[in-house]
Amino acid sequence: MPDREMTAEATRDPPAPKPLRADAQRNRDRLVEVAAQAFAADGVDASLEEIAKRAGVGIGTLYRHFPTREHLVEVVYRREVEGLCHAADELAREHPADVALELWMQRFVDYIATKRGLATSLRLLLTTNSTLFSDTSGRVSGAMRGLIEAAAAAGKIRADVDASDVMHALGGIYSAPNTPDWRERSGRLVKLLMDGLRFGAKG
Amino acid sequence: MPDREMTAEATRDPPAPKPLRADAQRNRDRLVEVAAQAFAADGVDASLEEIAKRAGVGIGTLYRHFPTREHLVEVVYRREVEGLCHAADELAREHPADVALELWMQRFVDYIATKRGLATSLRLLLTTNSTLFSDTSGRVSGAMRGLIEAAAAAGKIRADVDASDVMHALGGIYSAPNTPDWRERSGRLVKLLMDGLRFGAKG
DNA sequence: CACTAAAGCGGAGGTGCCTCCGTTTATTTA
DNA sequence: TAAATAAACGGAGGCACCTCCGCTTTAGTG
Repeated sequence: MPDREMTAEATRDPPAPKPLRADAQRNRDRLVEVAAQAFAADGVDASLEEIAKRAGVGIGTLYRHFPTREHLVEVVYRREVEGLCHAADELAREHPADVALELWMQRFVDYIATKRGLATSLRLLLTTNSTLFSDTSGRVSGAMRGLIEAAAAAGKIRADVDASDVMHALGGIYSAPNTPDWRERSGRLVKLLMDGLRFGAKG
Repeated sequence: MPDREMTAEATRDPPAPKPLRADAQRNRDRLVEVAAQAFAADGVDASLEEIAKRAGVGIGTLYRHFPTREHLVEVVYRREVEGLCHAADELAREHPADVALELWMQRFVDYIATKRGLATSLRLLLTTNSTLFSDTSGRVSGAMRGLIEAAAAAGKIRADVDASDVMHALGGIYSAPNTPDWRERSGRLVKLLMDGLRFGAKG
């Protein structure tokens, strides 16, 4: 029994995610792009018709690609997590390890900032769809672990620290009350963390 | 400094829940009544306009009394919990203590049955509004504790059992997968529990 | 009672959701 | 390149949400 023949791209193996037609793919991408902006600006309740319009497609097209609002939110969310993780690699390439770590944590704060408004809806989504939760939180903590290990290996931060501890500390940011100065506080927390991490580097 | 004077009813002390006008109270009651049926029949997504219509009021009236769907759901939910607890007293008056306990547990199953469909929305509501959760779960377990203690005191069930253990056992019903035979299974579970409780009564 | 202020009523109307299906377009085949 | 066909498009239409405000009813007062 020969392997299923595959033309060029179809690399995934589950059933057969069959490639989209070119125009469909284009529209889908635009929709996700526009939706990301809209959700960031107006929250998860942003008007879907508005999103479709701004993406230059009919409402029907939006619904064909994303049968429910949750589907769309999920895809946007995954994309953003992906971006966050990608940034980790990029920063690691362009900066000294400790700086990369610090910059990434700052970016993490930005990311959380846009999510706080959506807290309730997102929480529902993340408890309902536990795969989504485990996928994304795994990706994020993996990215951070990479940065920390690199910084430790380069002697820029102390070596006796565990990534999950730092993750936990950042977790505090998410659950902090959203006072108007939340943003500054979080920035300071990151700096504080970095000081702690740098202290005693290389003995 | 004299106590705040209070006329007849105003027994609560927070601010001043000022009594509703007679017609308003009537409409409000009807709305809750009708909403309870509608939610039971069609789930929490039942049409509010339909509810208003069936209650014989305009949609504006519904929204004045319950500014969001959640408000209405919450009130209905509280009312049902209240009914469940009230039933405990009533059953205790009309039946031998062990029979009262069994009947009440059966009724509890009925109650859960109507809630299972709404699981996700209710879960959101109960996590968002934690007061609601603690209020109601306290009331329910209190009612059960009363029945159990009475039955134990009457020598109808063993005396060495803790109400919270039984509550916990019933909790299993809620989280059980909803197969088509869920209802029967739950009924059997209650019977089983009762057998266990009766065994060894009065030594 | 008659009168009045405050409380309450209700539904028209503007908006968003989502489905359905006739039309358009990309891709394949000849 | 042209025809055939499967895939995708898009927006009209029907329904529900929720707000707003002019009209009605109640509960006091003389």
